This record gives sequence, structure tokens and C-alpha cells, in this order.
Amino acid sequence: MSSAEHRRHGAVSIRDVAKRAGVSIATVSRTVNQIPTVNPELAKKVWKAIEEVGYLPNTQARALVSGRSRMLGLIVSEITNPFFPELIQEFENLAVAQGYEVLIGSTNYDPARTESLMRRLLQRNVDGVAVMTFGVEEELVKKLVEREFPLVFVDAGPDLPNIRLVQVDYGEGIRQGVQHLAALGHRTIAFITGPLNQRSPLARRDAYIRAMAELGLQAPPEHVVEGNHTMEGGINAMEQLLLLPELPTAVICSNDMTAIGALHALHRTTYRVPDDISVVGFDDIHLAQFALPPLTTVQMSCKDLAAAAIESLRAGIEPDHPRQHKKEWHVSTRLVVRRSSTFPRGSLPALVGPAAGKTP
Amino acid sequence: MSSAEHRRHGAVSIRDVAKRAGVSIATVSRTVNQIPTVNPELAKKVWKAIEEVGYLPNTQARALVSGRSRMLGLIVSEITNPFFPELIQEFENLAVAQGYEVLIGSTNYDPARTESLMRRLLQRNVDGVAVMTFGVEEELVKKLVEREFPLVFVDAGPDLPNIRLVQVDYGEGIRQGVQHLAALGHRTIAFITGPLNQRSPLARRDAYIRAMAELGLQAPPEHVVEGNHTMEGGINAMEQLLLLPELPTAVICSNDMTAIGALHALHRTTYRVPDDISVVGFDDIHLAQFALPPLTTVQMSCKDLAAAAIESLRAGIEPDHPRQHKKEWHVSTRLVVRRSSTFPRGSLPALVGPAAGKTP
DNA sequence: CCAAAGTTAGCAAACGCTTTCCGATTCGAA
DNA sequence: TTCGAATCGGAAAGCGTTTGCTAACTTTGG
Repeated sequence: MSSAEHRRHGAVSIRDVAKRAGVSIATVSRTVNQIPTVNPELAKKVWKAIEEVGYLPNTQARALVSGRSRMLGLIVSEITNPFFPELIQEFENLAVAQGYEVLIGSTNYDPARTESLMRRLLQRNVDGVAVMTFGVEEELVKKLVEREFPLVFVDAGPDLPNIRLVQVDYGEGIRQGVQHLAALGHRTIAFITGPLNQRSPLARRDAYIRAMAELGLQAPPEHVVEGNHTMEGGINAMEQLLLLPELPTAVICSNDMTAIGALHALHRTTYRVPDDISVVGFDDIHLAQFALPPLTTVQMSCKDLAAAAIESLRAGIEPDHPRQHKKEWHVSTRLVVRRSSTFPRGSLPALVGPAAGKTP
Repeated sequence: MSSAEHRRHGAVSIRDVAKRAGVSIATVSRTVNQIPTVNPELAKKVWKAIEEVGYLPNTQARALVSGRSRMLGLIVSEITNPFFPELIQEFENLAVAQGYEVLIGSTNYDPARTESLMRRLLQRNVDGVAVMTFGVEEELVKKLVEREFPLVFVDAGPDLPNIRLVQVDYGEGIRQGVQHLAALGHRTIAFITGPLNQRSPLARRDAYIRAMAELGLQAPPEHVVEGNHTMEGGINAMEQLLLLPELPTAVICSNDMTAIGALHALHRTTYRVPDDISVVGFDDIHLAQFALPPLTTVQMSCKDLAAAAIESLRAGIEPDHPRQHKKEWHVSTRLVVRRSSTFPRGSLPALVGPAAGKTP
């Protein structure tokens, strides 16, 4: 009776390999870890035995010895928001490539959920946590920072000293959008914000106001409507703009879902996008290219965000990481012009510029 | 110097609590586990100490003793497909409620990825795995089933004996859609399939053919077009249907993303939905209600699916689970009528039925 | 007031698997 | 023969928790 047979679900252990190959478990371990003091021929025999019995080194036991679980936590606000799965995907790819596993949690903007999630991750001994949501208790964060627990806030985070941050350059991103519209000839450019109790939507709105000012354009309060980064929010905000005595010729939205909501609201009216009004989003989620019409948007690269988050965590986890003390990481953006933006009506003949909608 | 201070990132252990409360670690453990042999007053002191030092029991160490990691694996095909995040959400909620954590992996339909993911999950010692994708190697599955490793296939799975399955009643679901359209007066009802190399899209198509036959309706081959369960696939398939000499008056799609793709393809034409053609989806993803027009679809409850998967796994994991030997679980569906379906043009006056599109 | 029964807390082993230190063996060279 | 290098095996260490057993203390009954 092999030692495997009286263990739960018969997982194969290093002992089974040792028995099969006729060597000690020490030799198997050294073989698996590529330690050069093992005879190449013997190593070959061991590898064969590993194949035959289907041995998979037990990560938990390894964690026991190394003191590192090689698991990372990833906290997002809501997994059903299409932006996050794309980011999760990238994060996971990169983590796995570095030998880490990812524990994902979705807070749904619920502080109680966030706290219990954080607690669960710590109980699970994750090596680090990336946070992409708001509402993590400052007390807890302080305690973790004090312990030098690797914790990185991605496009979020409380205002505390000595915190690892991945920041998106909103100033540049929003400016790209505003300049694009201004260059097309737009003068009245409205803005639909995200939930303004959070840092990054605020940063986006402020970036809009600054970019408008730089160009000498007006950004009156009635042209800045609050949304909540969901499609519903975009619909409501757009309907609010539709009540204005004079419709702006362009709208920039704080994220793509909002922009898609705005498109929906406009679709119910007699106004056409982009002929009557241009719409620009932010994020460049996958869905943006399938909107009607395909959405002009400011791309925030998920891959870059995820890569920065992982690097920042690795810097905190691995003792001899080159950028160990770098606390702030920056991610840039770029404009993706599709078909939801064009010249304001009447400013130029319709045959110029990025194809002006359907021409039946 | 507390014992915590020379451990990695200063995690607090049971020893720190014991020292703080002036008791042994055994007493702390018994307190945490609510074992009645501990003096209530002492217990109070221990709980206070736990609060003060911020103790979190280490799950890995507990796993060491119990032999169970209390982690579940969840394998999906692509996390960026909006259907899956909703399911992941439900799965995670239920798992956490039962004290489990979830390791999520996305295969992107890549068999190599699937295999390495499965291997990683086993290395991590998960207590069970729910699989919602195809292409898991039969050899591996056989080996795991033989070991009685808890493994459940949700709406998927190879054709092997003695396998835990969660199955959706497609016969009923698709029949609901077909009958809905037939009742409205449709006679030519086309079907856009999913990728036909997989079991569940095949089941859906067969269900369509059966439902049509039951009603004495024709389902000629040119009315059954292959999609791939993505929006792009839906667009392409719909364009293929548009080439037919006579357009069917209704289309059922194998999933909602396909239906949304079909809506997009139709939007580029002069045909209006639902006046010229009715479109029915399957899944009822969140996005369905925000489609243009809101999509009539067959709801497959994520919550039910997730609940069945968790129950099935728990039955395999927990030694004294009531339904220990139940291998097949079923999930039902129900029709959700929105605005993408109505009477075929000309069959009835336009003022009847579920609001017939925009009326400017 | 003492013996027996009943509480309650502490000590130490066990848990499972890997890694690794250190000692043992072999073999060739000096 | 002795020494050193190359390899391998035995066995301990390592993690933090749980738990069986024991001992001390308290209560009860005679």
C-alpha cells in the first residue's frame, strides 16, 4: 500500500516519487529544485518517476518552509463591471507568470464586505494585496503599512503617507480627449462624472476642468453632471443634459460604461451620434468598440495597470527586488478615435473627418 | 520583543494573544473555536486580547491539522465574457458563506492553459474544483474521478461515467423561447448556435430543433447558423441570415452576447427590431436589459447554477453531507419577455403586444 | 474534614510535506 | 593510506494550530 493511498483523495507526495525512483526524498527535492549537486543520470530517473506517478509538489508545504504563500489578493469594486474582468485577466496572467496565484474579491462598494474580504486574505496568508476599490478602513491600512505588509492601491487609495500607489495620469488622459474635441471645432463640451465621493472620478473631473481652462473654453456647472460609472448613471446624466436649453455639441464621460449609457439615452431621441453630438469615453473596455457607434475613448491600458500593480507588490515581497523602495508607479493613457466623435454640425462639410455615422 | 516581530510582515500569531491574555495557546485556541470547557470570564479576557493585538487565525495552519484547505477552484472559459463574472460573483458569495475561498482561473479556450490551471489548483490543495469550460483532458478527469477528488462540471463536461454534473434544462428553456415566438404568430424562426464542438451549444441547438418539430414548424438548415457565443459571432451569423432571399421573422440565439451581436448587425440595416424581426437571447446577463431594444431572453439563473455547483462539491468534500452520492443536479430556466420580441409584421394591429419599438 | 467527582487550563505531540543541514559513502588523486 | 570532492540519505526543522492527556484546583457528599 503506497503512502498515497491513505491520504485524502490520494494526492501523490514526494515520498511516492522517492520510492518509485529508488532514491531518498532529499534527492527528489533537489532534483525538482534544480540543485546542481545531483547526478544528471539520477535526476533523469527521478524526473521519469515524477512523470509516472503524476507528482505535483505541494505548494502549501513549500509555503510552510519558505514562509511565503505565493498568493496575491486582488480586491475590486465590482466584478460585474466589464472593466474589471479585463484587468483581472491581465493581473492573473502576470501573477501566474511570476509563480503567484490570485485570490479575487469583489466588494460591491460595501465597506463591511471590504473589511471581511481583507481579513480573509490576511488569514490566508497572501504575500500581498492589490486594492482597486475605495472604502478600505484607514486604521487597517495604517496598521498594515506599519507592518510593511505589501499593499498597493491601484487608481484608488486613502490619503496616507508611505503608501504604494499605481496612478493613472488623468491630467494627460482627459486632456487628450478634450483637445481632440476642441481640435474638431467643439466649444461646448460637457462632462459626465463618476461618483464624486471617490478619488479617481474627482481627479478625472478636475482634469476636465483644467483642460478646458487651458484651452480657454467654458465649463459651466450645468455642463458637469454627476454619474456613477454605470450604464444607468450614464443614461440618467445624459437625460439631464438633454433638458438644457441648448445641447452641448460634445460630451466626455468619466468612463466607458457611462458613455455607453449616454449613447443609449441619445438613441431614444432624434439626435444622432456623432452628427448632432460627439461622445467620448474613458477606459477603452472591450465593449467600447462594439457600441453604436463605436466609441471614441481614452485608453487606459489594463495590462500596464496590472503590470505596475504586480511589480509594486513584488518590490514589497521579494527581499532583493531592484525597485524595492519605489512607492509610486505611473500609467499613461492614449486616445483611441472611433466613430462617436466628429466635427460639430455645420462647422465643416460632412465628407471630411472620421466617417460621420451611417450614410444611407 | 514579541514573537510577532521577527516574523515576516509581523503577522500576529496565537502565541501573541496567549502572552497578552496571560494564558496558554491551548486556551486561546479553545476560545476561538467556542469550545465550552473554557471559563466564560477567561474567554472574555482572551477575546479582549485578540481584539487588542489584532489576531487572525492562520488558515494554512488550520488546514494543516484539518487536512482540508477550504479553498475551491473555479475554472471558466473566459472571464471577460459578461456571463461569467455574474456567475463568479454568485459562486464566491455562496462559497464564502460556507467558509471557503475561491481560486478563479480563466482558460480562454486554450487546452494548455486549462491543464496548467488544473495542475496549479491541485498543487494548491484545493478541496474541490468546479469546471465551466470544455477541453479538460479526459485522462486527467478519469484519474481525479478515480481518486474521488471532488470535481463538478457545470453545463459542460466530458462523457465519462460517475461524474458530478450540474445540468441546465435546455429542452425546457429553448422550448419556452420557441413557444413564446410561435404564440406571437411567428412561423419562420431561425437559430444562431454557439460553437458546435461543445456540448451545451449542441444541446441548445437540438432543443431548438425538437421544439420546432413539436410545434410542427420548419427548421431548415439555412435557418440554423453557427455562431461562437461572442458578439462578433452574432454579428457575422446575423449577416449570414440577412443574405437569405426571405428574412425569418424571428431569431433565437444560443446566448445573449450572440443576440446582442445580432441586434447590432440589424441596427446597421433598415430592418427594425422587433417590428421587422424579433430577437430572443439565452442567459439573461445583466447587459440584456440594456440592449437596444431590451432583450427578450431565457433566464438561466446564475445563483441556481452556482448553488448547485457548491452543493455538489460540498457533497463530495464533507464526509457526512446528506446528498453525498447525488451526482446530477438540475437547474431550470424561465422566459423573460422584454421588448425585442413582438408579433410578426402584419399579423396584428401594431397597438397590441409588448410595445412595438419607438414611436416618434 | 476527607475522599471522590467534576472543572478547567497547560504541556506537548501531532498535523503534512518539503527543505536543508550534516554526516556517510564512494571514488579518484596525491 | 590519506585527503578532498562529489553525491546521496537520514533526520530534523519549519509553520501555527488543534487536541489528547495530565495535573491542579474546586465542589460535593458523606
